[in-house]
Amino acid sequence: MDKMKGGISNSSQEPEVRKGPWTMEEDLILINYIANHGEGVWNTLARSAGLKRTGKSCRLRWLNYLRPDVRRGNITADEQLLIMELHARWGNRWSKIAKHLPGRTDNEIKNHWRTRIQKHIKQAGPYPRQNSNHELNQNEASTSNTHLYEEVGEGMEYYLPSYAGNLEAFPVPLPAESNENFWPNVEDLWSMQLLNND
DNA sequence: AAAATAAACAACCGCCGTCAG
DNA sequence: CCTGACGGCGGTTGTTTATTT
Repeated sequence: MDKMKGGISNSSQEPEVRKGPWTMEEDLILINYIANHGEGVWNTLARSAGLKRTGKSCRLRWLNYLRPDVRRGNITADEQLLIMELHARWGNRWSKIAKHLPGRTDNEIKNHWRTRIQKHIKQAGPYPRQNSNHELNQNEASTSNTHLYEEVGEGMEYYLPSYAGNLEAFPVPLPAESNENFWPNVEDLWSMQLLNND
């Protein structure tokens, strides 16, 4: 069933820490443990729960996927708009941006940005359909100048890149969310955990 | 229909600030 | 006061899935 590549099964020692994709079993353990004990103190939690994972790994898994309030499914048009606006203000402050998108995680937003948005800004520039041909003057949207924002401080709007005014020109993926084939849904995991109380 | 390529996604890594001992 | 553990963050990489040739 699982074909995990590399890493684990090895000659002499079984690994004391697991890496790579989480299995359903591990998810269940984590969910169950947190349901009964709460979150926090991740390293301890990982040990107590019997997971062969680092605390960091557990935390990441929980925050990004298992937490009951994470929202899966495609980013909506509204969400994408908001991401673009906030990114225009704050740059790659993903966690900060994520705070304004309920149920979305910094990781997801970051991924979405890099895979779906950034390339359009780079290749098409701010005016994919309009005619005026002034080019994007390196306005930003590149990951390298993050520090520019820092000098300005938190709430200040440092710049508004030209694409911000052309949001409707960007292809927005899907209006709704299609959330079908996500193996056992987190929902399922949650219902499963009800069977396991300790 | 299969192989190649690209895109999307999940997770890890290293750095850094904070706080307890 | 110094040191180390911890957690949060952003960048990056590895793997899976979709699309194109």
